[in-house]
Amino acid sequence: MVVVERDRQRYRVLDNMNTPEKTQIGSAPHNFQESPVFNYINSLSPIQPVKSTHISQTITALSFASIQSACTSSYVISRKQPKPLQRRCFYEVSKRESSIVRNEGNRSFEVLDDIEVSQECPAQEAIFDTSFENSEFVIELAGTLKCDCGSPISDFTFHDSKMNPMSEMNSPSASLVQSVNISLESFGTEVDDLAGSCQLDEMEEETGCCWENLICDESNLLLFDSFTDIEAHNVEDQNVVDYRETCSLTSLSSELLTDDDSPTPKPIDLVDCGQHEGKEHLIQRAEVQEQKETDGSISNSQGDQNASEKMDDRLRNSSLLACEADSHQQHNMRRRCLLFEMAESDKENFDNRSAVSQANGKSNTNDMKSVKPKFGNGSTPCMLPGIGLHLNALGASAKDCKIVKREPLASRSQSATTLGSITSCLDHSREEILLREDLDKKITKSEMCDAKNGVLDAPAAFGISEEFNQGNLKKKKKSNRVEQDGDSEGCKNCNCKKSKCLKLYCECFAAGIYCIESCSCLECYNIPAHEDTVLATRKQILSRNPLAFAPKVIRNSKSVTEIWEEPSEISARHKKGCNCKKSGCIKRYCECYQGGVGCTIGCKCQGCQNTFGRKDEAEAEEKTETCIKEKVDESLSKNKELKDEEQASVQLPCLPPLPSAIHSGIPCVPSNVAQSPTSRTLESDFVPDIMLHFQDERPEVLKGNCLPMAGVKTASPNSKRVRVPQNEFVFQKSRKLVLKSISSQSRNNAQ
DNA sequence: GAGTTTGAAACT
DNA sequence: CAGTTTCAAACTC
Repeated sequence: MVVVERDRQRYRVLDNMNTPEKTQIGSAPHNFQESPVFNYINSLSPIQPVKSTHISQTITALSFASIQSACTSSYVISRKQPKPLQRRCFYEVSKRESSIVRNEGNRSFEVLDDIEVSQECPAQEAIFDTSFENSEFVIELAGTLKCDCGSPISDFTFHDSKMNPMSEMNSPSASLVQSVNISLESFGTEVDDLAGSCQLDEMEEETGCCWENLICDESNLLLFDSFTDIEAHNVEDQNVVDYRETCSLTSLSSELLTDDDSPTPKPIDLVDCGQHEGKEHLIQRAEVQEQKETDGSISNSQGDQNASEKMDDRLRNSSLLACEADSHQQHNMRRRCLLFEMAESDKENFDNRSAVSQANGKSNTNDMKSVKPKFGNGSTPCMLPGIGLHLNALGASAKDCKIVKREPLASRSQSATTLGSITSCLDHSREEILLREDLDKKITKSEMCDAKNGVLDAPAAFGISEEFNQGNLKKKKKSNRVEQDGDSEGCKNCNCKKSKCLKLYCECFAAGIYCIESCSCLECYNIPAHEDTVLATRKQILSRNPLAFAPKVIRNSKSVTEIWEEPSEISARHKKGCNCKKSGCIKRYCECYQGGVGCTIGCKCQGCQNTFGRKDEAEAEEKTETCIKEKVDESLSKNKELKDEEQASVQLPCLPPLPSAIHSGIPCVPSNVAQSPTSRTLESDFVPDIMLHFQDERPEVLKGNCLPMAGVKTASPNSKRVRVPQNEFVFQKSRKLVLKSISSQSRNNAQ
C-alpha cells in the first residue's frame, strides 16, 4: 500500500512536472478550463496524461529492475560470486573452439546476467530504495529517473526534455550525457574533482541528491546511451574512448557504492570492447591510467582500498586489451563481452598486466603466482572441450562459494539457473584472478597465521595458493568442506595417490577441473601441462560412458545447502542410484545422501534409511502409481466392453452414480464395476466417477497447490490406504495426466 | 595422523 | 552382466 501511495504521488507530480503547460493552465480560472477553447487546446497538447502515466509506470516498473541492470552489474556479480574458483575448469580450453560463448552466446549471457542481476541484488535495491525514502520529492523523482537509466527505453524517457525535470533545473538533458562524458575527462584523476567540476555537482546542490548515486546512474545512462548510439550510428573512436572511460567510471561508481570491506572484487563487466580501436591506443590509455594511479591522484583511496582499486583498474586495462583482440572482428556492442573473452585472453591478459605493471615498477609476482597452476608451467588452466561438459564443475562452481552468503537459487527459473551457472562458471576464472590479487595484497603472512588459527578463514575459503596455505589450512579446508558446503561437489581438493588424477576416482578430474596446488595428489597429470593427456583420457572415458562427467545428482534449482535445510527435494535424484550395503545411505559414502537427494528405485542399496527419501518410499510411490494406472486401464477396457454391449443390446435406463465413487476417492479395485458391470451406463461407471473426483480437485490443482498428504485418498488394491510418499506433486501430475487420458478416451467412447 | 570402512570406478 | 580389484573419500580412533 505504501508503494502504491508513493506511486500515486509520483503520478501526480510527474503529471505536473511533465506537463508544465497543463499545470499552468490548470492554475487558470475554472471557467476558462471549461471553455471549448481550452478543451481544444488541451486536446491538441502533445503531452497526454496517458504519457505521464506511462512514465510513472516506467518509473515504478523499471526503477527496481533496471537499477540493478544499469548500475550494479559488476557490483552484483561481485556479490554474487564472491568466492573464486580455486582453479579453472579445463573446459576453458574450449573457449577457443566454442563459438557459443564468444559469439552466439553473448546476447544470451547478457540477458541471463540481467536476469540474475534483477533477481539478485537486494543490496543495491536497498540503496536506491533508501534514496527514495529519505529524499525529498525532487530527489526522489530524480532518483527515479536515474534508475530508469538502466534500460534503453527509460533512457529515452530520460532524454525527453519535456519529461525530464532535471532539464528544467539545470542543463538541457540532452547534454547531460555529454556533461558526464566531459566530466569523465577530469574524472580520470580524482573523484572529488568530478564532483566539483561536473555539472552533476550543481544538480546535486540543487537536488540534494547523492552525487555518487547520480554518477553511477548517469554513467550507466551514458553506457546505454553509447550503446544505442554506437549500435545505431557506428560512432567514432573518440566516442568509444569516452565510452570506455564511462565504463571505468561506472565501475568506480559501483565501487563507491560498495561499502563492504570484503575482498570482493569489482569485475569489469560493463566494458564494451567491440569497437574499432587500435591496440596501441588501448595500451597507451591503460598505461596512462596506470601512471595516473601511480601518481597517487586518487586522494581518497588509500591503503588496501587503494591497492584494491588499482588492481581492479589494472585488470580493467587488461580487460580492455583483452577485448581489443576481438574488436576488429566484432562491431556490435556487448556489455559483458569481457565475461567470455577474458577467459580466452587470460594468458594475454597476464602478459599484458605483467608488462603494464613492470612498466610502472610494480611487482607482479604475486599476481602471476597466484594464478599459476600446481606445476607452474605458466599456462592458464582451461576448461576441456566436449559435451561431457563441466556439469559437475558447474555444480561445483555453483555450490562452491558457501562461505559468502548468496542469494538462493530457488528464486530463479530453472533455465536461468542452469545457464547462469554456466555464466558464473565462466566468471569464476576472472573473479579468481581478482580475488586472488586482492587477497594476495590484503592478507599478510601474519593474517595467514590467524587464518590457520581460524581467525581469518578467507584463504581457506578462497583456496589461495600459497606455500603457507598448506598443511593445517588444507586440512581445515577439507574438514570445513563437510561443514560448510554440505556437498562434496563443492571445493575439490583431491588426494589421489595412484590414479594420477586421470580417473573418475579423482574428484577434480571428475568435476572437470584441473588440480591445484592445494590438492594433495601425487603424480598428478590433471594439470594444464598435461592437457593432451587429460583430454585424451576424458575422451576415452566418455567413449565408455557418455554421461561419465555428467553431474551425479540431477537436481532442481535448489542448492545442496537448501536441500539439507529443507529436505523436501522433489525433482532431484541421483543419476545412477547408489549401491550402499552397510552405510544405510545415511553417510556420505552414499552418493545419494551426499548429494542431498533421496534414494530411488534405481538404487540398489540395502537397508536404506536415507533421510532425504528412502528407497522403499519411492517404491511405494511407484507401486501406487502403477496401481492407479492399472486400474484406470482396466476400467477403460471395461468401458469399451460396455460400449460394445450398448451398441449390441437395448439401451438400458440410466442409474444415478454411486455416491461412494464421489466420496471415497479412487478405488483401486472397482468392485462396483465388477459387481454390476452391465447395469450401469457409461456416465455412472467407474471412469466418470474418477472424473468427478478429479473435477472436485481441479480448482486446487489449478491453483498450483499440492494436495495435502491427508487429502490424497488413495486406496491400495486391498482397499487399504497407501501413504503417498513425499513426491506428491509428481503423483498429482501423473493423476492429472491420467485424468486427461480418461476424459479424451471416454469422450471418444461416448461418441 | 594413521588406520579402517565404504562404495564407486575400473577391470576381467 | 556379474564378480573382483582398485581406488580415494569418508570415517573412526
